[in-house]
Amino acid sequence: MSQKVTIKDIAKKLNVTPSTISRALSDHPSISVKTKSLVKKTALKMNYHPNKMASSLRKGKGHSIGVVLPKINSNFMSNCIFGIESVTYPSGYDLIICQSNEFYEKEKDNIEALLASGVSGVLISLSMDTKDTEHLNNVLKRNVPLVMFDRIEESFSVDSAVNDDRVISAEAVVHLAAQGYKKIAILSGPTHSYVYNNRLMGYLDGLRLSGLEIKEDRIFSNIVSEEDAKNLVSNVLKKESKESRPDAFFCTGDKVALGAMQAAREAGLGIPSDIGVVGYANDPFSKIITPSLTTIEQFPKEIGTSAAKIIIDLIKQGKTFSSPNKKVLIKPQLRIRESSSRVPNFSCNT
Amino acid sequence: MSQKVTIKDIAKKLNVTPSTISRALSDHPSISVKTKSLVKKTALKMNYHPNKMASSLRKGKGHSIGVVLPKINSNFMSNCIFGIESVTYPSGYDLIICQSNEFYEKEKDNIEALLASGVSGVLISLSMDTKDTEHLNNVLKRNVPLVMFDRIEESFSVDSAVNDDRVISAEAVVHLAAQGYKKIAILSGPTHSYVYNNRLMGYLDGLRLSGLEIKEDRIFSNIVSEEDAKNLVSNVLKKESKESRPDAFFCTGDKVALGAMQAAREAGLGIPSDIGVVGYANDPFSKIITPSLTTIEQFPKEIGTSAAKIIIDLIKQGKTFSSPNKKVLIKPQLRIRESSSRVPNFSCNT
DNA sequence: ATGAAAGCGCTAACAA
DNA sequence: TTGTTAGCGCTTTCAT
Repeated sequence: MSQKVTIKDIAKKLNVTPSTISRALSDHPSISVKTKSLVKKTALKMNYHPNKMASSLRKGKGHSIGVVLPKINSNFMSNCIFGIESVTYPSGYDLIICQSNEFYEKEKDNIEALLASGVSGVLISLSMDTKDTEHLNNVLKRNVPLVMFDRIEESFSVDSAVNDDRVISAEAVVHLAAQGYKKIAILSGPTHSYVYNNRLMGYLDGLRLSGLEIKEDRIFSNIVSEEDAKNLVSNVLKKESKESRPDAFFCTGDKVALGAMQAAREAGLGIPSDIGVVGYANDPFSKIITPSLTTIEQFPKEIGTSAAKIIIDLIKQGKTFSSPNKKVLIKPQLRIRESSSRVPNFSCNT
Repeated sequence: MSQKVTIKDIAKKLNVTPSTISRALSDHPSISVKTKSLVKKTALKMNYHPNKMASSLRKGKGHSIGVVLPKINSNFMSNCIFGIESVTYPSGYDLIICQSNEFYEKEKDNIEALLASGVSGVLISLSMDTKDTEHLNNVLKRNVPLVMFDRIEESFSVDSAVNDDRVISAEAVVHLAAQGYKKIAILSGPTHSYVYNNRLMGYLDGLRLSGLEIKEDRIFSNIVSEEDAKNLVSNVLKKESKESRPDAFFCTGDKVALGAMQAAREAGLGIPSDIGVVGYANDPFSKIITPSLTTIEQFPKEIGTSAAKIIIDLIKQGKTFSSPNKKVLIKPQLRIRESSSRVPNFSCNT
């Protein structure tokens, strides 16, 4: 019923041409200050609202940025989006959010849909089963900037923003070693994942740094849930002798750590006295449980803002990626709590 | 570099007019089956991708649905979006997400931006300081369907999807009463909020149903954080005599419940023996802590899907709201756990 | 069953 | 400093 007011209407009213109105509204330098203010005032009075569809079509590119991610409903991802929005909104971009649900095909569809909608840029965190990067190439081919965040593919050369998982994982392991744990095991996720791979590398770094032995049979992969962890740790503690079995578990997720703790307790072992446990993510519950869980706090908002800033820059510069590629590493922090602290006077920074 | 392929190019290649291509691609009835399949095949071969900006402009309306909400980074909200997406994606709509950050002004801006982008519909959960509904009216004026979810304004007549907070709150209070608690207090949020108001009403209902006395000084509002709760409960337990003080706290948030529990414990009182506690939200930690927390599980995904379904219907019908208004109530569930169970043989459904 | 032509609202060369 | 003009790619009435 409304939105009949176009640039033409204002032009008619002021006896000038539409071009003048268009220019005045977008602060074109060659329009007199007087005209500008008159036009703007009139536009306001007439309740004019620019039609973005028209300008998008004309300019060949919209005013929105697309985000493709596996699942929005996680603490980590929703905070990434929060960060992204805090940057894109002030820059005048709409955010179009798509979920791949961890499916390559949907991810591909999402990207096509975004391109068809004329997004000015694409932010992506890859699905678990993304095998190739052809769809990502399509983005670049259309001359649309692409930035990866969190779940990235290193072989694909674009800018990115990620956790510095490796360094902090090493730090966590070194911490465990400093507490006197000598047979530290890792409970990690899927081996082909960039994220979990890095955590594993950090684990190995940490062992080396601490002069501890690396043993294949202390590396457990594909442990994703509390259940997985509980079963596995339970078995490990049962099967192995007191001498050979792990005395600490570096877990790449807090839920996983929780499962490990339960298994240890059920095996009659004390935490942190007999078994040390470190988690990952600083889930709200980690601080609350007994014993409180040492864990790694990530900064998803910062990952989001970093990725968003990069893409806004790229859009401004009209480039699809930086050369050399930019890779922003956001360093997580170790939150030392009870589950790994058996040396008295440990520092407990929340 | 790509996306040069338009409807015109296909037309040229096949020696027909653009109109034919357009019609063929959109399955217009008056195009021969043969032509259709030929056109589609060619389009595919030429790697044609429709330009949504153009069709949006032409049709005066886009292919996206706008969502305005206070903050995306909560478990509740991100799951609402998850639900929304699961409905809008199959229907072919993009999702444009905006955060109001609890500011009325930003909410207003968000809506304007969405309308300018030509969204086909708007889903909104109101900000805390939304005072009037003029901006909502603008949506309807432009003939764009509007559906509210979770944080709604009852005086504004459009369709909505919300938690059935009142009924479940009553149920929770009745449960406490059944466990022998007689002086049940409520720790609620801002009084002017639709959501908290409903929980308060349910609380009163519950007391009435149980034949318990309603006492003003057992109703505490504006308790939002763990901190708030801890301080308040601590004071209450200190100040009042054993006879007059509350023996149970119905908390309208799990974090709040946590604070209450801590205060009780610090006052040397047992949970659930001396003090019963019920939370709200079924936060992951509620099941893990000791004693485990009785709480109310909400179904944000269902709220999202319900709201989305309504708006898709409205778009199809070309209406901005149903008359009479549709109001979908999603019933939460009481998760009875240790913090409120002092009668033996209580049922513990997770 | 297909073609011709106009136009959605805005922008941007090119002119003046 | 402002006007003229053309057109982004698609849809859709009206004609054939």
